[in-house]
Amino acid sequence: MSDRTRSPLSIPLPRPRYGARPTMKDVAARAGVGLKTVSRVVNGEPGVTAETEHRVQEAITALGFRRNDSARVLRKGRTASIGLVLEDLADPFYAPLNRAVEEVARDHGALLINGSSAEDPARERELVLALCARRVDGLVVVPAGDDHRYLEPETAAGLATVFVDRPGGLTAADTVLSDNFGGAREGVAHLIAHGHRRIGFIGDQPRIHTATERLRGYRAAMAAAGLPVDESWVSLGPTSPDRVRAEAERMLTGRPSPVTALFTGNNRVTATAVRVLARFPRPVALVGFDDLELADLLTPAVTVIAQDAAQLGRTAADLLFRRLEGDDSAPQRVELPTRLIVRGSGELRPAPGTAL
Amino acid sequence: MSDRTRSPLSIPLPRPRYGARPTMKDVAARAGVGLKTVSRVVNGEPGVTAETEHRVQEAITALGFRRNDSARVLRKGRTASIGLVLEDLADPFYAPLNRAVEEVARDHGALLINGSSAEDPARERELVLALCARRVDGLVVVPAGDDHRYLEPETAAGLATVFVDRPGGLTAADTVLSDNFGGAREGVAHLIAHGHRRIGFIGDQPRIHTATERLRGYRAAMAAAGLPVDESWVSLGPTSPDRVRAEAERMLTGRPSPVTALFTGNNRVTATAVRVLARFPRPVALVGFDDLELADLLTPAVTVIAQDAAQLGRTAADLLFRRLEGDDSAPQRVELPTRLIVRGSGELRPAPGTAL
DNA sequence: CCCACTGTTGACAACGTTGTCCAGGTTCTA
DNA sequence: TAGAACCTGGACAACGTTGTCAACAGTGGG
Repeated sequence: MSDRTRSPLSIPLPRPRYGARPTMKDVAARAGVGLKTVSRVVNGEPGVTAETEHRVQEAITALGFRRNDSARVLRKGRTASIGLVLEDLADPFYAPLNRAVEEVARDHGALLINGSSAEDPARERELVLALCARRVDGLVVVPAGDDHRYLEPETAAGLATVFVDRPGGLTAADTVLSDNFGGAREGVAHLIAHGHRRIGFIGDQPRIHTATERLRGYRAAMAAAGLPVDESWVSLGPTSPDRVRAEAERMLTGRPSPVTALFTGNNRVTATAVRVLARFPRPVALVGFDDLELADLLTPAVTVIAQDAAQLGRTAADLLFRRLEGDDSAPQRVELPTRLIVRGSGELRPAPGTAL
Repeated sequence: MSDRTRSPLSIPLPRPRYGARPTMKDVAARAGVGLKTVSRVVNGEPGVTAETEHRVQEAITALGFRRNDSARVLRKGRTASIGLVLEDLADPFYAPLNRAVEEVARDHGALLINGSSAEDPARERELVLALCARRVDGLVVVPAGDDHRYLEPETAAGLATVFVDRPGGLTAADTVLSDNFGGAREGVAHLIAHGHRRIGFIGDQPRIHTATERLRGYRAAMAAAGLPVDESWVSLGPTSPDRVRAEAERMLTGRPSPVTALFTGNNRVTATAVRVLARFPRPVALVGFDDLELADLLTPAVTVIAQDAAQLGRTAADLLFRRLEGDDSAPQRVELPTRLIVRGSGELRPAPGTAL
């Protein structure tokens, strides 16, 4: 039939109504006032005498009434909730981003609905559309795909969208990125400055914008130093430990020109590379994109290009709420700087023979 | 022009209605059919001819219609969303739990709304009640406080609640815990088996259930070995690096009986302790509760009592959905086993003088 | 030809809330 | 004392969807 996305509510569930919830009508009846008066009390609107308010409050607590925000949302048109779609909630890089967005949402009295796309564009789409159906006021998205035309009806209807970490496929949306190109270039330049000439690059899949940007930074740094790049030193692909391990070992043992240093394209790759290097007979310098917890305590300590994931999230969410508050200036593209954190790897244990 | 702005939900926000969203009514008008027919098509209900369905589908895509789930929720009484409240979304221990709950929710066609309580009972309550107002179908809570009577009206109305990681203050709710007592006892026993007699315990604040359970495990292991516990070896309190550092240093240098080993009560404490020990002149054994990423690569590698955070989340969410599907058996209390992961610390570098 | 039946379709009420508007009553002003 | 201005409170109609039920056309049997 059609490619109708699976609708959450279409899952058949029994509806055990232990007891119907009290509504404003019930409260009104018990307090002996009109419906609207209850509404006024609940919302702290003026125009209710202290005595009436007291009666209503009493009825509310007696009945255990709690306003039904679904009805409220329907009536008001705003949900006071925003959506966040990212790759993996559990990834140490995205978790702080998630938290930062939540914090900003909280400051604005909004709730956060979120989900993981698992780097699958179809799943991203499904999630985003589910959020749209819930009529979230705004959306922060770490895009998995690059075609977001399906969002156009939504944005036309007033949905605010901010892409973060990677650009999305909607020119009309704000975007918050790290300086992936510059960061990678700086990291590779750091290795070059310490005498390395043959440097391997292991990154994420080429369809991911950050992966290609970082690779671009790697090439720029090499070119700036006048160093040739053997294509066997470059590998983009899935970040599964198996692949990364294989690629790292291949580059480290490659004939005729094994690399003396590695630049790793994100936190997962770096973690695997550290494991490989820990058992490797020859010292190899390593600089990684993304900081790791306890990276300072590893042997050797890992030099990294750190992104501020929380700041990415905060900036994106701030931007989103500014839009929700009415800012309709041209879409922005914010680029946050990265920071080189030198921790010894690269200079404490540089490859002994710096030649070639 | 007059209806350009509308009032907000909780905070005053202008409401720029770029264009009103099309509703089923609009779709029906365009397709030249009745409202209910559109509803049928949208929900895949039977009883619509292929020809009519086609006309409706066409109108839907032409108008960019998307069903408003708020209205649907109001009508149906179920939101197909669940809430998750935990301490900190960004904590490496809770992030996988979050992800696991999301995954289960997704399998059940539900969305996940979540928030961090920041270990503040008032904030937890605020969050939980906001979720109740949204009429989430169920709630997974890592309790910050121990009084959850405020939830009683909700559970009476059919809200399913599962506490995870720590027991909550509602006897009627399911609870999923790790074997904190047994895990800590095993970890401390491991240290004792390697000759340690003076072992320090640094844990989280005493009002947190897991902290006291783990301390109980520590005492049990010491008692089982017939070892006395000097109260200067025990410290419960905030897990801020400053405090942990100070306590660790105090125990390590204490007169007349410095500890030769430390048992740390959770991942944050362990991380700080590792930093302290890395600079400490004397080798000190360390076993920590909770695994750390890259813990195997630290020097010395850290032996841990690992909890499966994802499994905690999965179990809790499974339990929740079983309740939502009608299971009304007696509340369960599930206790998941922990796993001792021996990584060298404790035996590779035992305190040299094992005496006293 | 009528009747019962099936299959398709739409009119209408409800879900629980808030915005609009108007009815009373009270107090202040002229 | 009339009139205006204000305060309090309630009736009612939306918001967009789905459940109920009835209308209607077409079909086959008697």
